[in-house]
Amino acid sequence: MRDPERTRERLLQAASREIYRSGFQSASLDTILAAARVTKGALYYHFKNKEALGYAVVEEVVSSHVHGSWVRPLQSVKDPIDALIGIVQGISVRPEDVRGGCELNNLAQEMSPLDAGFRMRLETIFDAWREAVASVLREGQIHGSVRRDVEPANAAGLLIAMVEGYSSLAKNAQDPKVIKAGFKNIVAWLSSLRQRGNRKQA
Amino acid sequence: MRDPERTRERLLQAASREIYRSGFQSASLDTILAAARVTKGALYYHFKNKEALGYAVVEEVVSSHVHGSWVRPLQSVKDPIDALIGIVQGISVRPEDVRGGCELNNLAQEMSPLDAGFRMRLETIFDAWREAVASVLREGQIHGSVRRDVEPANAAGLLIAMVEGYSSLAKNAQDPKVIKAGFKNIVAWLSSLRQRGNRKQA
DNA sequence: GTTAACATACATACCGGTCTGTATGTTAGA
DNA sequence: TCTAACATACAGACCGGTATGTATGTTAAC
Repeated sequence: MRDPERTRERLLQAASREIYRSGFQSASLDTILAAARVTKGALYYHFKNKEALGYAVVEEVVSSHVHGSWVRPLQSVKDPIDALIGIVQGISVRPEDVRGGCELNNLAQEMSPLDAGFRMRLETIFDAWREAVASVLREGQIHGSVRRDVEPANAAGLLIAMVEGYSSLAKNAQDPKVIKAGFKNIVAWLSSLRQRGNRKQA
Repeated sequence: MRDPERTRERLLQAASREIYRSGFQSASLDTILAAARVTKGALYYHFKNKEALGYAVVEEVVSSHVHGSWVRPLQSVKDPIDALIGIVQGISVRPEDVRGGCELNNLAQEMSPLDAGFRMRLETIFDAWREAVASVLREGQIHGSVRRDVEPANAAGLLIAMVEGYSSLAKNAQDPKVIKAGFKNIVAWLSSLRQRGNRKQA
């Protein structure tokens, strides 16, 4: 019957979905409770308040998504450019995902100027993301598959900016075509980072 | 004493600021009224409801900002690349502006998935922005200052995605350094669009 | 039986929106 | 030209609904 860990996890997942849809400030606790099929008592037993629930969503749900789709796949890869292109092309272009945008960016845009607690937690995720990309580029330079004149941290920042930028445009357009065209440009740019003579050309 | 146009304009400006700070959904009408130093009666005389006020902010305030900083400066320029670089370098890097982000993108991220009325009005602005950039690139191709293999609409989209992407990252980092580094990359990319042999190199 | 893990009922504040009232123009007619 | 009649441009009180958060009651597990 009772399973406090499961209850907590269901609250986190329900909160994540509701925050994704409505933003943190407009996310209704009652909606979250209905989706998780628990009541206020359960919520305020596991979390001090709405803010703490939001922080937990960032630290546990959002963070694990970024790690799962970027950080982990970049650990111990043969060709960094191939790996990055693969990840970009693997990003969902399903209409419902495109329309919702990037949950990390959504929260950052809404909350970073308003709440330092959110901002720091989100920055940790962005840092991990950028560092994972930069790290794999650095390795690529050592192994000769990535151009030496590329600054890994800088290039990683540009990649993330392009991904977030196109996600934003596609979210506003509510149209997967926008992000598909964007990914083509990103892939072309990634290919341009390849060391000449190494492997295939775009 | 009475100056309905001025009252309306003050409501629009106050609403724009409050929406910029808190987002549309969390923007409080009472806060807007206090900033504009009018009361509910005035607000609901000039606007049907909060939604109509938001629409008017998009159509009149946000739109005019984008036109003033992108569309108009791109009309009848000598060198498109120089002009675009000038605009990018002219974007404010003041901490308070960086922390607040791009008002167009802020509203798009929050409201486009939730409200078609907002979405369409914002898309009109994005379209005008992209078309202004694409148009000047096309002219540059005719006059030989822009590479012929560049697809104007596609390049314009990439430019906007990069600008918005870096604005988002800088907004989350709450740090002008992020956007300064981003602008360097954007300027370098813009320079790469120049027709070889034409004018200066980056 | 004690406590952890909830459910339920309620307190309180704030929200957008409406209502009535009023002061200030504006205009038509004698 | 004076003024009655009306339209405009607000002011400010008020309302139902919803928000988060709390206080207390109840039940499952060891």
